[in-house]
Amino acid sequence: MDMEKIVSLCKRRGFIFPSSEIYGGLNGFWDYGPLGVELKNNIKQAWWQDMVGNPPPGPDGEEVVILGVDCAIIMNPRVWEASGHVSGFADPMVDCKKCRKRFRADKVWLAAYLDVEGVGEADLLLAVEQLRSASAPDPASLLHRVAQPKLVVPLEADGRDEAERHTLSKTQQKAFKHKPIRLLFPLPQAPATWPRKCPACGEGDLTEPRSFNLMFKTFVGALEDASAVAYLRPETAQGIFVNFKNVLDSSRVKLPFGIAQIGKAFRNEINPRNFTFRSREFEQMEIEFFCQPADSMKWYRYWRDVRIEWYTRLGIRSERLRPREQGKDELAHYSIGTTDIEYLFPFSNEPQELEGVAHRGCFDLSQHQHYSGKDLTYFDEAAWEREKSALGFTSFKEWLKSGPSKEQIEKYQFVPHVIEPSAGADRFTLAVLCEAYDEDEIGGEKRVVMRFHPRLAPIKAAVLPLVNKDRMPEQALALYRQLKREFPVFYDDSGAIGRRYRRQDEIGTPFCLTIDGQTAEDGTVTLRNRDDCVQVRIPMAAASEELRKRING
RNA sequence: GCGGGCGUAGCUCAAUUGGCAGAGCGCCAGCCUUCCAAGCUGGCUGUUGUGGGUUCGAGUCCCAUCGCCCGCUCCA
Repeated sequence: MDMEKIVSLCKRRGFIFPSSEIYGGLNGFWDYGPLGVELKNNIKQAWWQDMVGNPPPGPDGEEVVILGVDCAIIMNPRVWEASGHVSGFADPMVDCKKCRKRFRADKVWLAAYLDVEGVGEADLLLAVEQLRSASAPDPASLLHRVAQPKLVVPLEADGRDEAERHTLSKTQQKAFKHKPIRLLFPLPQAPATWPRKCPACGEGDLTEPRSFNLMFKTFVGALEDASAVAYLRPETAQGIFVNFKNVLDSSRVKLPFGIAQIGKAFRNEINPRNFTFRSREFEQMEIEFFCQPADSMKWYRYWRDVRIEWYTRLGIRSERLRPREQGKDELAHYSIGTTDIEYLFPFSNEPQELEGVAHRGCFDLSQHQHYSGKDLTYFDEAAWEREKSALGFTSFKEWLKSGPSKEQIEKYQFVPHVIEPSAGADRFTLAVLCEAYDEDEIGGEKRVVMRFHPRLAPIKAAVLPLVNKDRMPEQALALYRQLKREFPVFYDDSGAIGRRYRRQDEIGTPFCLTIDGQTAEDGTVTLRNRDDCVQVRIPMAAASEELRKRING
């Protein structure tokens, strides 16, 4: 089975089209057609129903509470400073191919130029100063500092005299530690002058420097200047984190609980490829599950298992679905554990990520607490009520005055830990399309059939008069009009019955209801099953109940 | 981002050396048709991705651009 057949079917039958196709399309953007939007909506609804409305019982059999939000795509740009999307990715970066660590390209270059170990700011500054005193080529021309405006103190023009500058105090050095250094000239292009060795592991090759700021920029308001810059969100997660306090204060929830969101996100990918798999505009289905730090590993395993089970239940064959626990060297620096749920797509020999279930610790809320200055801690009233008498206090505030240790306080007041199951709606839609595609033979004729799970199928049933006479179309239309109040159904009276069945097979309609000569005699119709073409007779009056049973059961 | 290949009807593809843009499938209408792409009749489908250039004449040759595919690269 190859990808081209799926792309072709998607176009031919109206699942997915290239975006703005009559103008030649646009790389990395796709439109969902009439059947595609039904399929993707069914996927999003199934996720919302199964994760928000009715999540499986928790690790100890308890109810799991998930609340939904729908946040703005454009947020205050400082959100992206806190999340690390701006600061961490504004500058050209290089990666170590071996240990996978990432460095600021200018720092690596400078460290190599100055022949110092490591890429810490203090190391670099010290080396620069030493170079100056050794009257090497003026290193001040190499450097200046660009930090927050008030901290800009260019080395070559900071108004201090030489002597002072040569003897940076410990505090000054410490102050420099978190200020970025940037080269005044462009990065060297020739690979010969580029340091190829990783400063961390000392072995791996480094990639070419590349910009990692993949956020789409726009301007808020009429003025297109720097103060008006805003970004299309590159992930939906931050909208949840910045609303943590709002949800907590408005919803009478207690830890643990989750906040869910389905929404668009945008990344200006360098190289979109593989149909809709890596698009520049895509939709995420995310939960941020907040819990007590002590329980976090329990919930991490819970969500990993719940999410894998969900895919399986919706018809993804287990041998193509591959959960993969990330190795320690792959993890983001803040993550305690991450499981990628991967699917073996036809376009690759390697399974590709559908979803990441990440244990993010307290990283995100701590970052926002730091950048916003707002308290995002949680007070565990139940724990305090349980243990306060043993501590000999009634008031938490009074107890704080008695000088408990940080560890003790954090038993009752802490930044929650977060488990993040983050799924790609478009990626799963693509996986469902790949999984469903099948070719078999019926009576010696080749058949293309999309074996969607009935719950996901864009159209649940077709209503067909066997022939266009003997009042069959009238009876069929009556049934169609009754069923369409409850299900997406399709009426078709054009062409031979076999052809009509095949049309429905190709768009994955799980059931066909056919009105024939017997219908007028005893009020029964035939119900044909898509997957095996087996037909049974059912009373026409029972059709809607039968469909309901087969779709949900 | 780099290298290679490819863009012709809704889909799959033809079109001799640069010389009338075609076929199958599909789709639509009608006839026929009592269960798995049957048959008959008729019909629709194109600024050959887009924009330039060469030529008496360009789907075909040249340039640019957009898109798709493959391999590297990469994917917070």
